[in-house]
Amino acid sequence: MEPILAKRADVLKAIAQPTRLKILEMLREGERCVCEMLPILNEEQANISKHLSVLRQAGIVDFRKEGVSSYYKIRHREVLKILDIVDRMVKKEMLEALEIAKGMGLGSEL
Amino acid sequence: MEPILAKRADVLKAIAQPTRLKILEMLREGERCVCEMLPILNEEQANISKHLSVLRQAGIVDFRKEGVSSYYKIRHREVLKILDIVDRMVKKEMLEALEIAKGMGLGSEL
DNA sequence: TTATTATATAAATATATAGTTATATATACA
DNA sequence: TGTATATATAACTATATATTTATATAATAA
Repeated sequence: MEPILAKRADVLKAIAQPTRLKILEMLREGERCVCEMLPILNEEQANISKHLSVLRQAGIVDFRKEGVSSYYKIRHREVLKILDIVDRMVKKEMLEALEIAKGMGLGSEL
Repeated sequence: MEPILAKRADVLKAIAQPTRLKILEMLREGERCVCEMLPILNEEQANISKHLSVLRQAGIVDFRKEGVSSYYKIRHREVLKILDIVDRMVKKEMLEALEIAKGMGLGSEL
């Protein structure tokens, strides 16, 4: 197996998880403190910390410490383009499913 | 968790695997028969079949049967844009790692 | 110095995914 | 009809990932 395929898979795997997608969306507008993410994500602190470490290890985010706080930001902004594309794909799929449902005479129920 | 986040994660998870990435690259130029993929991928037939079913279930590929053969093709071409972006990201990372190595005086050994 | 706060890490468990082997199905062909 | 071929599915095992609970670390505040 070409090693570059494995690397590509690793990057994709790192973002292919709902909580991590949400974290990346939060980082869209720039750097954020973990302390800001925690209340919004409402999951165990340890769990978020591990998700952040997955993103770090995959080279998707950078972070720095300031005092007792950690600040994360997106390293390669291209990753946001991926999120946009996936979003469009999913919405297109959902629309198609809706059209099919309508075609089956379920229009009035939707 | 917003259900759309889960759907996005599902699409990404479906492509985040080396063999499946390779399959998608093979489908880049158009429809392909499973019989063409098998010799190139050289993995267990059952394994490939399962990878194809993962791609199908995620709505990434379409397939049709013709006689005893199955033909797969990419459903939403946007997925290829994702592959391109990831490829660029990985290559950029590799270049950066190379620059760092050079900066450490390892230039002559590379 | 002790206590508090923010975050990370470790260990244990639960769950999901991948790979292997065996088998099923469905078409084509003798 | 029986046999061969292409592909899919099932059952099992191995491995990876996610979640939870407990603990460590390091900075600040009292």
